[in-house]
Amino acid sequence: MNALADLARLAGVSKATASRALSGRGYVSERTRDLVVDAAAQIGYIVSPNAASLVTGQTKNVGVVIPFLSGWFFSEVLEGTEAALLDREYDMTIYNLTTAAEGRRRIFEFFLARKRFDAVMIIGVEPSEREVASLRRLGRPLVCVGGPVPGVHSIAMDDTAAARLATEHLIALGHTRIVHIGGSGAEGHPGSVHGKRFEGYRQAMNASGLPYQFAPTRMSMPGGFDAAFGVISDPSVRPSAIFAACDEIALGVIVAARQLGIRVPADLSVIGIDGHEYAEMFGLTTVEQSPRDQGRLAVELLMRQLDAGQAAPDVGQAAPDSVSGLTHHVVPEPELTRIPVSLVERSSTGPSAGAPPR
Amino acid sequence: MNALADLARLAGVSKATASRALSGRGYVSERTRDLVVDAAAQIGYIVSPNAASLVTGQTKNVGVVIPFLSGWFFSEVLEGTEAALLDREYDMTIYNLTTAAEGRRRIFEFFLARKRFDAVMIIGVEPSEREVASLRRLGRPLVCVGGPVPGVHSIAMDDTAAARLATEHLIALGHTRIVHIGGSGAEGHPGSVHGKRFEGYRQAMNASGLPYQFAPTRMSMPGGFDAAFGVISDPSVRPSAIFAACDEIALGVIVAARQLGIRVPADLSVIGIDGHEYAEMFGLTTVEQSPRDQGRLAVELLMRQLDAGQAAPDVGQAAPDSVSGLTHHVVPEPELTRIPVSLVERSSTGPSAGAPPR
DNA sequence: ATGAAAGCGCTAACAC
DNA sequence: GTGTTAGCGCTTTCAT
Repeated sequence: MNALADLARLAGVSKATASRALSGRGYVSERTRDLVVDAAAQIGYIVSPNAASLVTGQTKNVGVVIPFLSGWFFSEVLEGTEAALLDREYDMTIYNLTTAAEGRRRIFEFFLARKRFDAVMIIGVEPSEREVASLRRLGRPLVCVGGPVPGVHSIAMDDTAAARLATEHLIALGHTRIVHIGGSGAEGHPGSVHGKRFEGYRQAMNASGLPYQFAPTRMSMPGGFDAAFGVISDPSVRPSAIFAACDEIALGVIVAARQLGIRVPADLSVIGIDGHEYAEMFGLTTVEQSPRDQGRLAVELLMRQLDAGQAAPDVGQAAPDSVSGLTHHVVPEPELTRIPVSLVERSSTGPSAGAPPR
Repeated sequence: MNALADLARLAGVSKATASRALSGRGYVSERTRDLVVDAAAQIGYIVSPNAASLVTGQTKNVGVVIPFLSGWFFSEVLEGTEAALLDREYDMTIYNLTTAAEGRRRIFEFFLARKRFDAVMIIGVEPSEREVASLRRLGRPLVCVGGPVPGVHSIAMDDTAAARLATEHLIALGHTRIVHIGGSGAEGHPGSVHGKRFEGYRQAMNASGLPYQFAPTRMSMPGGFDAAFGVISDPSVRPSAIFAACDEIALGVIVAARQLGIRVPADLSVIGIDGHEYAEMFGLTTVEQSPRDQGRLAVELLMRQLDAGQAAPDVGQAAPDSVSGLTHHVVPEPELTRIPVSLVERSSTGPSAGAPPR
């Protein structure tokens, strides 16, 4: 009747044995397994993931919630995630949060609620409390990249520290007029990535007794480009350095500067954050975090939770650290994994390094 | 026992009725439906997509095969696709082709073979014949964006024509020394996107009796940046115009030019292809195609095939055009939908338009 | 080490 | 219009 039955008949065994031979769980003699595997190859048998999921409850799929599909940071995290997932034979299904509140609600309350995955990863999402609750209610391992999100196992760089690092670097270089070009609303939104980067900048400026100045824009190349004109076109008030909230903004600023005949870094120092591969190629000084590795690491953490048979950590039920794997339902305290950051200084002139191709 | 049974009991109906009330198929009195829907809301019932898929054979999911997650064109197509899919309550699972041949094979022969989707979309993929065959064997509707791929329903711009259009524009402007910076291997790879763009350039140059010159690089901003130095740094042999194979290359070229003190477009005209939103913001002249709309359109076509209960068109079995929907297994000839292109000329100086923010 | 049988949670005939 | 029944294609006790 069904494919497995055909396969079993061809191999001369029962469906149960055929299933065991292919899935690898349960005892099957080596000889029998070979028989089944050969037969499967012969007729091109492939298990129905649906039927298998129905009985095992495992989907071999992870859901990824992300606010943008474009954007350097996001696409690199996604690439790292996808590669790591494929290595483990997992599918990746993407839920792209729209800016529309209604669409966003639908993702959390309809799409995610269907639970077509064994685990969930949220990237660069700032979920509301209600959203965190609904994520938790899924009862699936959950990891957040680009957080931290309270109560959720997160992996992220310390945005404030990174911004401080970048700003201090410029100060150490002797700059005193340093403007920050960052994400709109950074001042009033201390929990967001751009809010924290603004805060780190402010802290460093304050610590040195320097006045700070913020220019808001979109977190993108054109954003940096547009904003730069307002900041650097007037020579009489031009800063000597700019701290951009991300590499994309930084590059936009550099393009604008060059267009205005301002030499970088001779007349204007620019520093970004993210460590995107493009930053390296354009000789942009930046604070590095590796998006691709963060995706890989996130998958690693998800898989660990999956292997341990754990669901998402449930606040208030956390077990003491000392408890090993033997207790029932040992749920780890939501952990925060910090991505190490390092400042990478580059010449910011000429192509990457050495002679350009051809 | 199972959730549906609980729901049915609570609503005081049978499982079958509850199922009908929620899925909308089959007759249910209005009153009963309300009863069931209320009960469902009360206990937070959500159907198990797995169980439903097992019996209906529908997954409400489409698989997307794509070579890059980064890249302007790709992420925009993906965004359009995802949005259109969500509108229809479909999930989107991504299969990111790696450059490694082994990984690529695994996608086609393992991941896709699992058929965890109702339809497949390939974006910017140049499948081998073997791969096309395996896609077809899936027996699912199939659409290709960025083709055309022989025998597959494709939607794409005419790359050769677009390149000709761009080149002719430069020629009409009076340029005679026009260099093409495009994807490596374009000369020997006439079927690929960059191969066709090179070809269109060559045709236009030939038609005007102008010599053509090609500089290969990566299809990315840093690619354009690096290659530009080899092409424009020597003033004695500098071309007066550059036709870049994509907007990303074009922007890289512009950055390099500005760094070398070459004014764009005064000293050097640059034109790209793709019509990315960034191109507009940077004032880049380009040949427009709308990646986001292509994603949306592709979903539209997939859904049409799904609604018609058709599988992927099977070459050699195509039915005559005149046959309406009544015959068995009417399979349409693989069709090619051409995306209209239009050249958008921009000043290429200053920010987008008007004053920059703040 | 293998087979028989009982479901996983739902939908689709079919009878009423 | 609604309930009953029979599976969808697998995995997994439980015997053997």
